[in-house]
Amino acid sequence: MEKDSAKISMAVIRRLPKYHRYLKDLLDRNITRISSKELSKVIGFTASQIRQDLNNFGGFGQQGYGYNVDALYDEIGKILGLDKTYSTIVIGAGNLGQAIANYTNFEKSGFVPKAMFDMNPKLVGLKIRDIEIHDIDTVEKFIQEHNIDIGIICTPGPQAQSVADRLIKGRIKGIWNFAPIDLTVPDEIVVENVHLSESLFTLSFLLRHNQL
Amino acid sequence: MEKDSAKISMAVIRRLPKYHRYLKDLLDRNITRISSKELSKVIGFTASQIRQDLNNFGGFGQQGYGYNVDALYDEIGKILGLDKTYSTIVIGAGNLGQAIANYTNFEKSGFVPKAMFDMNPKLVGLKIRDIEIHDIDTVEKFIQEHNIDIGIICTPGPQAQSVADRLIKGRIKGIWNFAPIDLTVPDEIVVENVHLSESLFTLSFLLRHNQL
DNA sequence: TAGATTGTTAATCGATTAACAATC
DNA sequence: TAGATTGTTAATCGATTAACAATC
Repeated sequence: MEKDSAKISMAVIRRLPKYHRYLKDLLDRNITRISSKELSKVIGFTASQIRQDLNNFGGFGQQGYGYNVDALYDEIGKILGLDKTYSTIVIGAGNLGQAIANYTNFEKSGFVPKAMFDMNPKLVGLKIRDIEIHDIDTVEKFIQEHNIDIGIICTPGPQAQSVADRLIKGRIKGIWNFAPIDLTVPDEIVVENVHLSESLFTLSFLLRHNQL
Repeated sequence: MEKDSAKISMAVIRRLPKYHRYLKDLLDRNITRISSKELSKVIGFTASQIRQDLNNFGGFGQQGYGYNVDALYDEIGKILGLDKTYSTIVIGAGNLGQAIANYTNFEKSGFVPKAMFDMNPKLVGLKIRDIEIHDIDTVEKFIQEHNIDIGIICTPGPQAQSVADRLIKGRIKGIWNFAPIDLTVPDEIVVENVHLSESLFTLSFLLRHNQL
């Protein structure tokens, strides 16, 4: 069904979660079919772009009819890998790490936090929900023994690269990085950054250059 | 000095914080000058792109010499509006809201949290650091009386639009939105989204389509 | 069948990269 | 001055939009 995914551009990939979210909304409103033109109105992409995007992955529509919302939602979920579950760990048990570990919506989507890690001995042994905070020195072993897929780095910048190195030693598959640095990792490790200050500074730029 | 900012593309704008961050690193390493070619090596953009980007805002370099790191860092800081301070409020005093309010790095960059707001009466009156949690019903008044620039929405999705409406009534200038929806706002209001699940789903896609 | 709407090719637009004259 | 490197124009590349034949 799916064409060679190596050719899918990041621009397309980053739109997929938005399709997924809006299709869920439509489902919740009991809308069972939608044309690219109607979808364009709610999601804000052009109808042409919507058809182009979807056709990277297969012909999900039907001429004269449009798309079946339920089926398309499922397909995009599969494309995003949301039909699988992932084991995650959170490194850095400060405010942000705790917030992420507590955010049950991720778990509902299949991203299950198995443990947290911190270097602060005062935090080790504590639990956030059911999730225990372990000593950072045990992280490589934990990843291997529990087959962890994703490491979520919530440490300050200066620790982040050495944490990433440990995760990689433990054979992590992907890293969700909240630390304000660009990690150096081998090609086979996937990194997705959430650079909060870059986002805030962008807002600052737009405020300053908006009207005046 | 600055050319018409209306023409600056979002692609360029989103690279500016990264220049700012890397120039800070260089400064900290006591590097006083750098060519676009050297900067290209550390930051990962092409030298050509670096020169193009910077020349959107002015000729900061010098032929045969390169760029003065200190001066360029300052210039980009100004372009980003980081020479000013901003008053912020956080709406939604859950884990994420508290984490954001607690994150002192933003304050160091000039984004000063003045208050938090929540609809839960049990939270109203509590303090995070020095920041008091107020009743959400008082938010419009607070914005006007304290001249708040930025509202940071950390509520669940379903409340986010009505919170945004209140912020706009209070004459907020910009919104940093962590709720998983796309807000509807008037043209003059700047919105910057941090859609965490979109980021996580992107990571999921990349994991699934990586090797295999 | 006639109307609607897709899938897909072609045209356009915008962003990135290359090249080089200007100049420090 | 000679060498280095910018600022900027031109060329290329990629992404978006438009158009339309295919077809449900």
